Amino acid sequence: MTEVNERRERARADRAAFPDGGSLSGAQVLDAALALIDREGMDALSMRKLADSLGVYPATIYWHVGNKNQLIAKVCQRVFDSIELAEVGDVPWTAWIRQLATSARTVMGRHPSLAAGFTSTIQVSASSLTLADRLMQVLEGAGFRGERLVMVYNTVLGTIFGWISAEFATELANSDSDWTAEYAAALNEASDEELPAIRRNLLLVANRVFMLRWTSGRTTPMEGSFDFMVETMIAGLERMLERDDRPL
Amino acid sequence: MTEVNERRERARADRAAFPDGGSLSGAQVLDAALALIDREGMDALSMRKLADSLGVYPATIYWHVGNKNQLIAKVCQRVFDSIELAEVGDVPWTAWIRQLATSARTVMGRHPSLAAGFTSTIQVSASSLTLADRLMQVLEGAGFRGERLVMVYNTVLGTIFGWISAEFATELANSDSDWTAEYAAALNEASDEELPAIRRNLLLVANRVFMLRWTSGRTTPMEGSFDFMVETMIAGLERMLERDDRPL
DNA sequence: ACCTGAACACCGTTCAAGT
DNA sequence: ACCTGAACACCGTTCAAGT
Repeated sequence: MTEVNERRERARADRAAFPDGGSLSGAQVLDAALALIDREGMDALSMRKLADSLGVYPATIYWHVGNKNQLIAKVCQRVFDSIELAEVGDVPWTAWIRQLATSARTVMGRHPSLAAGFTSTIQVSASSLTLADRLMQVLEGAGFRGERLVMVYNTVLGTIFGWISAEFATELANSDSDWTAEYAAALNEASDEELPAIRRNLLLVANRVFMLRWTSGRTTPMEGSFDFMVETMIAGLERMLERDDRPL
Repeated sequence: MTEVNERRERARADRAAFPDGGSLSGAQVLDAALALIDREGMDALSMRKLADSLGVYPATIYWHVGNKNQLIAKVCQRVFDSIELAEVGDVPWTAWIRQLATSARTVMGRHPSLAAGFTSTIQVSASSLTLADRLMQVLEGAGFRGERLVMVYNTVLGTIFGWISAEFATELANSDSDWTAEYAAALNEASDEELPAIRRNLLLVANRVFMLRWTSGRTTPMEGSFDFMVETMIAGLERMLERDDRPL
């Protein structure tokens, strides 16, 4: 308890060194929250710890950012804003989507704890509306219209952001001790009769594919598969476009 | 407080009517947890509420299922187990994947609150290993081998499960009152210069596409787009297979 | 084996009061 | 406008003790 007070005092001193002489800004709160999330994970984020790290009482956080849900939404926003889009018209639609995909994954990969729940947290904002509009422009440019445009748009965003959140998700059960050992054991017990394909490809897939890995994308990225997925989706869309060209 | 005791008493009475005379089984705990999640949402799940709903003290839950993370993992497992796979070899690989996709979405759609965080929670189990193995068999049968097999496998699972969790995710900010109004306002303020594509397609996309909807997949499903996404992925994989057939 | 009863440390949120 | 200090209701988890 005095320990907490000491930490608070130190943080307060740091804060006093700021240009404006110690008054907290909303941006500082968001930065501190993101730092805390990156350092200790999403589950460890609490309003009280965050307040402590800023040398301030919990209620102060509420004054700046509203409640915890809003705090998280704003942090996600901040990260989301740094996704870089190509100018519409500068590149072919396929290249534009590739750029969106790789930038989104790079940005979210810097904050894996956030990425896991990211899809739940997308909030309306200038930059999310901008992304939506640009993507729609690009897809219109490619020739998609009406109901088809809706489906293609959803396909692009759903696969890209859905994948990213799946890749960086942590396994809950991981919090337990010998989870890894248990997993490896289960995999090795895979018999030729029951799990022949896993057995055949064990070295190839162990800890490298969904449902057969015991570390998340944080420690074992799946960049190759992600890129392949994006290429597959684009190839699929091209084929859809060809089919669409024919008279129905 | 007496209110809680009353509820506990009633639940205990219900429990006493069970075949074995009132002793709690692990399965009963999981069923009650899933019911609570479906009824009040993931955030409302607490060990104490769950205990109350079973007419039991919190510590009893710990005896049956370990801690909260393990509880959630087991509940996910239970839902996951009801995904139905086609027999390998009974249908072409494309149909097999289609079946996996629609069954997975149907099953998860029955428990949207769970679906949102589902990717974080997949645990090793008999049925998840089985799914992994069958999918690998199917993809081998289609002609994918080695590193290519890894990427295709990840593409299939990453897009299907990633999408589903994105579709059924709730918007956090939704907990606030006039979120919808705010959103609609932001969309209507979309000017022709800043957001031309959204403006052009407003009626088409409003509340129907990712990042431009204010209700989640629970109330506004995106089945059409999901099916299209699956077809796109399959078409893309077919093209990848053709490319692969040519000498590199 | 299964459950009680109570405790511990922690949490989100609110609110009057200070400056 | 910005922050303190304290309070309220709730939470996950543990543990000795009961049967």
